[in-house]
Amino acid sequence: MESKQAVNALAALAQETRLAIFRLLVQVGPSGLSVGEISADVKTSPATLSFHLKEMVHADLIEPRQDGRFIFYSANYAQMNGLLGFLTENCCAKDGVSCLPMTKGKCVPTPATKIKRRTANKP
Amino acid sequence: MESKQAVNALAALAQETRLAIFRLLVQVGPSGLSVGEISADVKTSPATLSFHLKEMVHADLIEPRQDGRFIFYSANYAQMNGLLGFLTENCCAKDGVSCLPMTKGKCVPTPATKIKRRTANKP
DNA sequence: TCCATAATTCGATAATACTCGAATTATGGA
DNA sequence: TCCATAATTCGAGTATTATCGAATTATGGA
Repeated sequence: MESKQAVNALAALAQETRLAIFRLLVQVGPSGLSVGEISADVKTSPATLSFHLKEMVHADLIEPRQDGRFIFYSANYAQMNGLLGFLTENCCAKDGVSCLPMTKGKCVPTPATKIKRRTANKP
Repeated sequence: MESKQAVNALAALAQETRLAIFRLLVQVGPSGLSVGEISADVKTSPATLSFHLKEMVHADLIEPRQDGRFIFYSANYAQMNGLLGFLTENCCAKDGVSCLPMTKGKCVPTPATKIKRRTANKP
C-alpha cells in the first residue's frame, strides 16, 4: 500500500458513522449486509448513509454486491490488513534494540528503554 | 478504546504529512525525534508542522518529551495497538464459519465462502 | 545579561467534508 | 404494465480542516 491510498482509507474511517459501519461489516463477515440492514444500526438519513457508503467504497474499504433489489456491502479485508501493515511497517527498525519482536501484528517497544540524551548541538 | 477516541486517532492519521510523521516515529522507536529532525523529513513550514504535531498529541498518537531546547516526539505504541485492535475487534464473529483464526493480528476470511442468497422479502 | 536558536501561537484565507430534503433510477412482484 | 420498495444522486447550507507569515515564548551558551 502506498501513502495516498492509506490516507484515503484512514479518512474513510475517521468519521463516527463510517467507523461504526466498517466495524459492523468486519464483524459480520464476507456475506455483508444490505443498506437497509446497515441503516437499522446507524441512525442517519438514507442520503447521508449513501454518501458514507460511497466514500468507503471509493477508499476500497468495503465492496458492494448487487442481489436483486438489494445491495450488500461487505468489508474488504485485504485492504484493511494492508492498512494495518502500512501503519506498523518497519516498527522500531531504526532503533534496533528497544522493540520486542512483532507479536500478533503489534509493535511492542520494551518497557524501560534508556533514552539517550542529546545535547543542543546535535540533533 | 472507544469510538470517539478511535475517530480522533484516525483523523489524526488521515493527512499526508501527519501520516508520514507517524510512520517515521513508529520506525524510529521510543527515543523519538526533535521537531527539527522531523522537519528534515517532511516539507512544510514550522507553523504547519507545529499544528500537525499538536493534532497528533491531542489524539494521543505521539508524545512530546522536552530535552533542553528540543522537544522530542515519539510514537505512542499503546494507542496505535489499541486502534488496530479496535478496527479488527470480533472479526467475522457473527459469521462463524467463513473466517480463519486471527493470524498476526489480521482478519482473514476463507477465500471462497459461499454467500447465501437472500430474497427481496427478508434482509 | 544578551543573543541565537527551537518551537509554538495567532489570525486570516482557502479548501474540503457533512447533512439532508427532494428528485431520480432500478428491481421484483401483483 | 404498474406499483411499492431499495437505494442513489443532486444541490445548497453549514461546519470543520489545512496552510503559512508574522509575532511570541523559552532555553542554553557566550
